[in-house]
Amino acid sequence: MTVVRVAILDDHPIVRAGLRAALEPVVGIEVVGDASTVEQILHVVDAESPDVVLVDLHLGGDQSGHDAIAAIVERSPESRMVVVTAFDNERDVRSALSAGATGYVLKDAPESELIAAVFGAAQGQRPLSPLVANRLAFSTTADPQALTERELEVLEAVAEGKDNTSIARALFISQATVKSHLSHAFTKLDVSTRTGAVAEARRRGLIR
Amino acid sequence: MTVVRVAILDDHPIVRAGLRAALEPVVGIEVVGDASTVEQILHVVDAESPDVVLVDLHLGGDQSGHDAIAAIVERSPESRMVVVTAFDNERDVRSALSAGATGYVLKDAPESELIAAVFGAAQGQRPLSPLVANRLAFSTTADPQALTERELEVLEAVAEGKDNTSIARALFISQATVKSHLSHAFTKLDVSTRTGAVAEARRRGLIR
DNA sequence: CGGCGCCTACGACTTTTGGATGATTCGCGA
DNA sequence: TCGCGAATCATCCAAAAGTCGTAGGCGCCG
Repeated sequence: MTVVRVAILDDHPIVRAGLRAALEPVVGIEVVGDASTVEQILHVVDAESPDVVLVDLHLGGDQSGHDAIAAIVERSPESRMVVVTAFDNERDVRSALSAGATGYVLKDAPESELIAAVFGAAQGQRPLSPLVANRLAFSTTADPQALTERELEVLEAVAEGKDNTSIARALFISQATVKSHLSHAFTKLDVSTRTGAVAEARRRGLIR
Repeated sequence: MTVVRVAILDDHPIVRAGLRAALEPVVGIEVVGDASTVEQILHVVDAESPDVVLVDLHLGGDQSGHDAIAAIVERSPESRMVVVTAFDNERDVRSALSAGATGYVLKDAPESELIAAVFGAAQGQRPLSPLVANRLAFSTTADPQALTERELEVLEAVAEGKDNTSIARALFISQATVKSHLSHAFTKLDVSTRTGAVAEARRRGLIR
């Protein structure tokens, strides 16, 4: 039986240590390297060609795990990526998976789940934390409540503190249209104010 | 030389493993227990009377590290608390310190800093991550732009999407007062709308 | 003691939002 | 081709938000 070679990308030394500590004692898993930046992980990937790369989506600074996933896919398409992150908003999950990640495990999951995910990913499965899988299953059925692209654009502008007039200017539409989009978004999000919409959208991970 | 007995409170198994992995090999440190909930950590504290308790401020569910700190202070005043958390907004730091924490270490700090913090706390020092200490030093110099406690409270409610009326009810004050606090906050943050204030406060790390 | 800053509160006024409704255009899929 | 959802815009009305000035009570500090 082959050993699964794992690399770790996370900006928190303590979390890296935790992942190592969880995986290294496991027979059949070998941690071949870790990194705290996208740069570093690419070197590791180049040097080690790991079977599985654990990726934290929320790296420090302005780096994003998404970038890392995309970059790794390009360099080493045979490496499987498993996202290991603290939060589980739908936007992150979807974009990570579509960027090429094969699995998604929450940091508050038990270690056994992590280990299972590593083996699963190495075998070509798509291990998802139950919570994540659940919500994903619910929403893949063409959620009629999904916000349209335009509604999201407007909402993002609202989240930046813009008023309807400046949003209208920024998007080259009239205030009436801005209000129209917002009203629709309110209905879908089941709120009645712009700040409420921002809070709810943020909770759902629709906007950052 | 006495051994420093350490307990760990964090809802993420992987982070707990990381903290253990970082501390256990250190001569002079003994990890006597860990916990993922406030309940559990209190049992550990009762049973072990650790010298130092590492506390994550952002526990899962509705639990807060602040509660844990307050509860531990009450049960075991001789235990030193060190906050170990990922994000470092000023509010969290201040309230944690005033609740009784003696130190504050960021999760993206190197392990050496964590170890130093444990020993420091055990010896009665107040170990703070450089970043944290820095901002704290800056802001203690009576920043005239600093939001007052009340203004922050109102702003946080706004960030949750509440309108002035429900904020007034929640804080047992009148809408007029809510508006007053918000107006002051707007001036200090140099914005003119509530959503703008939330965005700006979030940028500055004043609210989560 | 005497400010000074914070929290509280009111009222009147202006601006911004949100709701209801309706209409037009466009593209996409049954 | 017909219909539907998305995007666009308009109007009117009601409600919420924001501005400004004013002011009392309170605690802290020199």
